[in-house]
Amino acid sequence: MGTKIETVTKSRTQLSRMENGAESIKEGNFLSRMALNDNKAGMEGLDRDKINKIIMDTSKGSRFYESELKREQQVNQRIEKMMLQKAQITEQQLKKAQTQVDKMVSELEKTCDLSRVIVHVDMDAFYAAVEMRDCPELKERPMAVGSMSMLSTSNYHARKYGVRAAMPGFIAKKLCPDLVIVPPNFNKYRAVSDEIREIFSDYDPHFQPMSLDEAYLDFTAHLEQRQSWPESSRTHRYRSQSLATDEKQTRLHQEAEVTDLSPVLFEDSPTSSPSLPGSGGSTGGAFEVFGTSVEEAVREMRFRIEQKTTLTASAGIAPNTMLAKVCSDKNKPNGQFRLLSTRGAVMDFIQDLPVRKICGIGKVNEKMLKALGITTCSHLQQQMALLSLLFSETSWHYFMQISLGLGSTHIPRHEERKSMSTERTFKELSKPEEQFSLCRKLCEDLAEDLKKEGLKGKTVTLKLKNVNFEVKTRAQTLPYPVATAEDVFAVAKDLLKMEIENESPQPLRLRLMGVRISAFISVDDKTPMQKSILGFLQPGKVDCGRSSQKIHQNLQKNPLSNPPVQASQPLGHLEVQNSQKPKEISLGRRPTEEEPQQSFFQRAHAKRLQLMAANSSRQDEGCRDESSMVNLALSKEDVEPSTQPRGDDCADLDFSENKSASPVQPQASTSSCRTQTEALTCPVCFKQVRTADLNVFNRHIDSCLSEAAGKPNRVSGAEFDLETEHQKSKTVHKQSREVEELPVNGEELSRSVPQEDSPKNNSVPKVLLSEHEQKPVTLQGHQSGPVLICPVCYLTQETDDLTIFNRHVDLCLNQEVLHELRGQTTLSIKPSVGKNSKDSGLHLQRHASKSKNKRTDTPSFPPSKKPKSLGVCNTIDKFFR
DNA sequence: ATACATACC
DNA sequence: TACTGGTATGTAT
Repeated sequence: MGTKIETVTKSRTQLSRMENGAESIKEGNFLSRMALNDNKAGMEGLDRDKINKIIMDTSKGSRFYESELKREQQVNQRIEKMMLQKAQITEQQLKKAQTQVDKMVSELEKTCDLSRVIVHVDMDAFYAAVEMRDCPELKERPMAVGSMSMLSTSNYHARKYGVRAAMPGFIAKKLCPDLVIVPPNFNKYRAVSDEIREIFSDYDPHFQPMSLDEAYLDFTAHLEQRQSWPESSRTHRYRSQSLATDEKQTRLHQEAEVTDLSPVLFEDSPTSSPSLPGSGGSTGGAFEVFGTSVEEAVREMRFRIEQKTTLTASAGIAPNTMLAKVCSDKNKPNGQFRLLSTRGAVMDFIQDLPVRKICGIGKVNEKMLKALGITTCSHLQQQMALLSLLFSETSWHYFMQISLGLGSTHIPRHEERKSMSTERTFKELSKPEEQFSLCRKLCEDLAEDLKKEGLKGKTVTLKLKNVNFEVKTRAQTLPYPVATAEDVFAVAKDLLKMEIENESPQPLRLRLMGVRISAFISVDDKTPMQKSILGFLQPGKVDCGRSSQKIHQNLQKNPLSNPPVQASQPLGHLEVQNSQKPKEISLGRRPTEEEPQQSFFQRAHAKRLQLMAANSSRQDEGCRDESSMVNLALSKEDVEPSTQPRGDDCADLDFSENKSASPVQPQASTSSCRTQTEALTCPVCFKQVRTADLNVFNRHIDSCLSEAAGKPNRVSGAEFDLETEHQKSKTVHKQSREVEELPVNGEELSRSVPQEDSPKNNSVPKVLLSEHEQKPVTLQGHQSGPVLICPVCYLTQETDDLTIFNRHVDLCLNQEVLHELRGQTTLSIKPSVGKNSKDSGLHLQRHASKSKNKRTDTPSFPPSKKPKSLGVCNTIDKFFR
């Protein structure tokens, strides 16, 4: 193990030299990411090398393998950097660090609390055990729960072959051809989980579940009470054997009742020592009396779990969570381990404990530490000074706590969730329409989940993984929280669109997509929310609502693990952010007094352009010309904040996209293309503005927008005439079609020019988006009949009647336009595409509750009134960030 | 605030 | 054929 560094360095060199470096690197250490993770229970004494060879042989050459190779390199580089840093550390520095560390150690030691009894319970091979219980034939066989693609758990028999959780099934099959793979049944696991949690709560009503099969409990209070409990309260009977395998529900029900009664029933039982099964014989089941000690209490709990579920659990008992967790693994399966609550016992226990066993130290940290010669906790302790110089503050503080055997001594009450997401892996998805459609689906799923918990979040994050397993996330934070599929999708699709457009070479080939929402507002934040808006309106002030609150919470939460760092840093961070804000704003258009603030849409687009501009300047080959709308439309100066002194704007950036769909030659250089356009189509009134000057054009749009915003029913909460709106949008739509010289593009508007209607477009070099957005796509698959994806809403439409489909698209389009004009309001589409759809085809619906919410929960958006107090009216960003 | 990486189950 | 999905948090910019 001492030659690790050398090996690491060598591997990297070899890698950079050869494409398929796999063969040349022989064994073990290389690709530690992929190698068998044998530090879990049931994996001792395996033929590691043989198993790893099979794993490697099976994976070699796959995209996944290549991707892992790459990541491995990155880690190796990180390690190299670290080693370089280490080499530059002087004795002096080290000494100084050591005194710092010593000081801190003695302070930390003072905080050590050994008075609590923390228990970590963990079901043994949970999913697999449930399946085995319910299908006894599986008991004698190696089996795993999951699929050919991925396993969640394996039973102990399978583990002997190296088959374990997080291993793909097809590799597991190579390791163990007889392996039985059972698809997961989460509802069942959840039901069992409920059962065990019921038991947990008897010992600690505030227990913290970590997953379906795992929890931390604070036994301290229970043990105090337990000392005075009569034996009857510590007596539990065995489940009757005959009911072991069938009629679970009935049995469980009965069991629960009997268990509850048992203390009374057996109060007078003459059992001082645990009775064996059968000793209670005649009354129909044995029982067992448990003592008052910790061990007995935990054993009792495990016993009850087993009786109730026919599944076994393991447990760890220790003075804090960190240790309890390690302990629960010690005698797995079906065992428990108690670490005595004395300083000596803890330190002894810690000494030779591999760092990898500690929750929070994973593959990467293990490897980095190993590079420093640190594999056990005692090494950690010895090297603290060095670690304090090489790792971030949070990291080395954490290391230090570990090295002292410290951890949480209380079970934190379950915190509110911070994010919610949904993601999906699929074959390969390369068609933009399908990608958008999927994106919408994900947003719908997410919205459904959000609804269940009544949450609204401000940050939407799109996650993409391409077929090479490269992961990307793109996020956008809104000034107001959203929860509906429409609102989330409005953001996500923009983020997605951006990635689709920017991909080179085309197309974007996805294997996974996910949507996440975060930055929730919570019930108790609603009032602060109001305040924070006021806070925004006072320049120079930090968001007074949430952030400071959070920081405060953090401070109180764990004074041990995150001392001043958390307190000072985020605050400073916020201030900096705040003061930097104007920089971003320079991109945005300065609204005039009367005009409405920019829609999110506009801002998002401006941002996108900014990013694109940054992008194109990076890849100066201009290689994206054929695919990028931006390059066709804009010179870099148009979006570069530094070269754009005036309050120039979003709107023109936004709509400059129009030109991308216009007959611009693909070879056009970024600067030349601009002159080719002499007229621009206003996205509001849809008239052409004969100018190449974006400022002039912008002024025009400004006035249009103010006019649109001036319409009384746009601002008031009053019901408006749907029919009128509908008609109007129809008209608008029609107009947009008539103006053919310059197909409207600005975002959704681009879709207002279906291909059939604009023959010119056919001669235009296809820009990806205009292409796919104008053409309905036929999906084969699940449906029997043809399915079309609406290029506007991305909902699949089960029809092959193009007339009907077109009507849907038209109506969608109208909705989009309206939506945009009124600033993300309240209309939702109810697409009706079936044969029975009326002429109207679609009904614009006003969601009363939703619109109410919009106005009350998010008073700011759409802004009912503008903050007049601010002399300089910048973009909306300024107010809300 | 955003992107990416690490970690855990 | 085939290498997850959900959440939190750390690190870096």
